[in-house]
Amino acid sequence: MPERRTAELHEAVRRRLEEHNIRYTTGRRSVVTALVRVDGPESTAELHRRMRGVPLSSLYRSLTVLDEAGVVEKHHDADGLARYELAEWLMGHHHHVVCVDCGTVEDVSLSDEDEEMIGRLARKIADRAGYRETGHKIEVEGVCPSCRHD
Amino acid sequence: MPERRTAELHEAVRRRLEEHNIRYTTGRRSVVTALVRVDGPESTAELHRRMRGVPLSSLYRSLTVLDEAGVVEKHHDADGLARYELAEWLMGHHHHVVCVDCGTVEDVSLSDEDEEMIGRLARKIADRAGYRETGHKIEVEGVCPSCRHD
DNA sequence: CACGAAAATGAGAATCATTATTATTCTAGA
DNA sequence: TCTAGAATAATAATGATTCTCATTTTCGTG
Repeated sequence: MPERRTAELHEAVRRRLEEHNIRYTTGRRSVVTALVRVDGPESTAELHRRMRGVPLSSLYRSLTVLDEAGVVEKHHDADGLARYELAEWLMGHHHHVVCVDCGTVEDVSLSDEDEEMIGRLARKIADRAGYRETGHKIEVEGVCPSCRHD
Repeated sequence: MPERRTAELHEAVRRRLEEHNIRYTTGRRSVVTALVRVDGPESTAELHRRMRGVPLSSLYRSLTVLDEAGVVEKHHDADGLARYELAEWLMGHHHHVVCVDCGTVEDVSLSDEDEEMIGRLARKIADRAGYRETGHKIEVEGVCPSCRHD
């Protein structure tokens, strides 16, 4: 991740938090920094491991604040544990591949045509149930390169 | 849900459990019965409410056993709480619409052509990350009929 | 620069869904 | 009927997440 991009990203986050009257403190900044480095939703346990010295309670609170401000998005893995990633407006629209073996999640982007196709299908699914669609994603399960041995 | 179909379903479950040397007891049967009635993954809390008199610990154990035998599938909602539904080989392949407001989940089926299209996209996503695909689903978010007031 | 108010932090306690334990009850087969 | 193994129910334990509150930091203002 280029440094210039990272700086711009922090600036964008700062502005976003400003709109919500929330301070962009060093603690919150370090959470965002940790999330920039990974290429998929990361568990709180792993984030805590990476951020030595940060109390778990503070990490949780920072993530909650950032989630409410729309800076990060909260997901849950197969065990129901929380996983966080930077929001789509920061990282771009993408989908997830989940390894059924080790549980890691990776981001994948598709072409505009493929995205359009998924969008149409998602809208069709929503319509069929009488819902007004607000978002969608494809969750793909598979065996990751380091777990497959065929 | 026609009674004949329900009887066939119970019979199919019984055979499945038999293969795993697991008894199809009345407790487990009542869990399956409760799951037949709903049209989407149901929370354990709601299932427990519907099955008056069944201890929570027994419900959890039954769900675990049925999950291990492949009779039910476990999901997690936006809060990370467990939700269960009958497995795809019993209910057919389908997708979920989640109400962003009240959290209810509903099943939706698509045409064979649309499913094929999703399958192709899912495989493309898996390939791009070097994964061997084992499954996929579209998660659609929206506002359900009873929550929308436009 | 100093002050005061509001916000943020850290340490630990509390919560709550889920899982483990264990004693009791049930079931299938001899 | 008797017995061994399976299933159940009640309860305790676990563990991720949230809450509390005392302390610290930040920001605006004089």
